[in-house]
Amino acid sequence: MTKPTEPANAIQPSLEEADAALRVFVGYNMKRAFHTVQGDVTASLTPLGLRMLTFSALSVIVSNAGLRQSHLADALAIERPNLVLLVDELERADLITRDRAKDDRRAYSLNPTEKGIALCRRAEQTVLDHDRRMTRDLTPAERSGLISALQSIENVLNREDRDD
Amino acid sequence: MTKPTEPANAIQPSLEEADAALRVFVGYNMKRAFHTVQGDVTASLTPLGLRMLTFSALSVIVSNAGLRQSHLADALAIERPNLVLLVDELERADLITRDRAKDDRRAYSLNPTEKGIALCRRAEQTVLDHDRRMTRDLTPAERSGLISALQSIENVLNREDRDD
DNA sequence: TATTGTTATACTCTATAACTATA
DNA sequence: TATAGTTATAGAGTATAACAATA
Repeated sequence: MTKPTEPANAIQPSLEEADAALRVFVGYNMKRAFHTVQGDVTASLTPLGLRMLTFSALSVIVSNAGLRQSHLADALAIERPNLVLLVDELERADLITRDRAKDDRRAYSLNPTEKGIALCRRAEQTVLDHDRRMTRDLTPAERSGLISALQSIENVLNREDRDD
Repeated sequence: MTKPTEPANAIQPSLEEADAALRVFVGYNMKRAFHTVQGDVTASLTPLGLRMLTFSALSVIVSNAGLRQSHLADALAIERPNLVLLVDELERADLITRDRAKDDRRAYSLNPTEKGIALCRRAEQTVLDHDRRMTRDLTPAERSGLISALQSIENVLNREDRDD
């Protein structure tokens, strides 16, 4: 029964189901769904000159005016060096300003411009619309269950990592 | 009320909640959860010499012996060029063989070796264990609800993209 | 002409190490 | 010494365009 060491020219199962064995894993389904979502959200945001990551950064700055780059990095769970070009990009687009913190001349205080706030509102609407479309086959309960399940997984793994 | 154009040295909200505005979006929660999961699964697979992507490819080949590279690309939803080095890697590790298809000398038939099959079984167990751990705060119903919600989103977006 | 696999190339996101200027 | 931001660099994962061999 177990002799597939030799080349086989097997009957191809339906190509749409060739990954059936992987579909039992939550992680694989997350990867597939996220990949699709990211591409789609990025396409929605392109007309606004944003990507998923720049939108996220802008949104956090708008909601937390005055925060420092290192705080932004913590909020987005990315490393500080990766923020430099990202913040440069937002600054160059006049969406935020980088102001020296009064109490600590090493640090920057990140603040949205009027233009940044306006664009953020539009982008939030765009992403919200997209979110609604992509979850349109889900009931409200299923949608909120999805969010809390994702957060549960994130929390369980972060707790595990911290306890190492 | 809307005058945050000037630098603010705002009171920092709890840093853990600085992304609260983004948490309402399914896509953002997917991104955060997936990023954590991918890092964690990769760490689990490293002792076996695999990553999430190489595991996925190996698993599809084991479950569909004889399939072609282009079919593998379709199954994993990645572009053909990106498979070349991936398949090279699996071949070099003696996990699969690349055999010329008898009926089409342009194509390769991908087949797992005994070693590849054995490693795949071990890796599947590893990923399954990881999946169970990370969903341990979910009920079975919540876990299967999560999987079907992710698939629903993937399907909705793919349907939309096809109808463009 | 169309398709299979390939090469070359590039872009996005992420990570680590080491530097600078402050503290 | 330690911290904030930076530079340099590297490694995954993905994408497109163009090519050779074959259909």
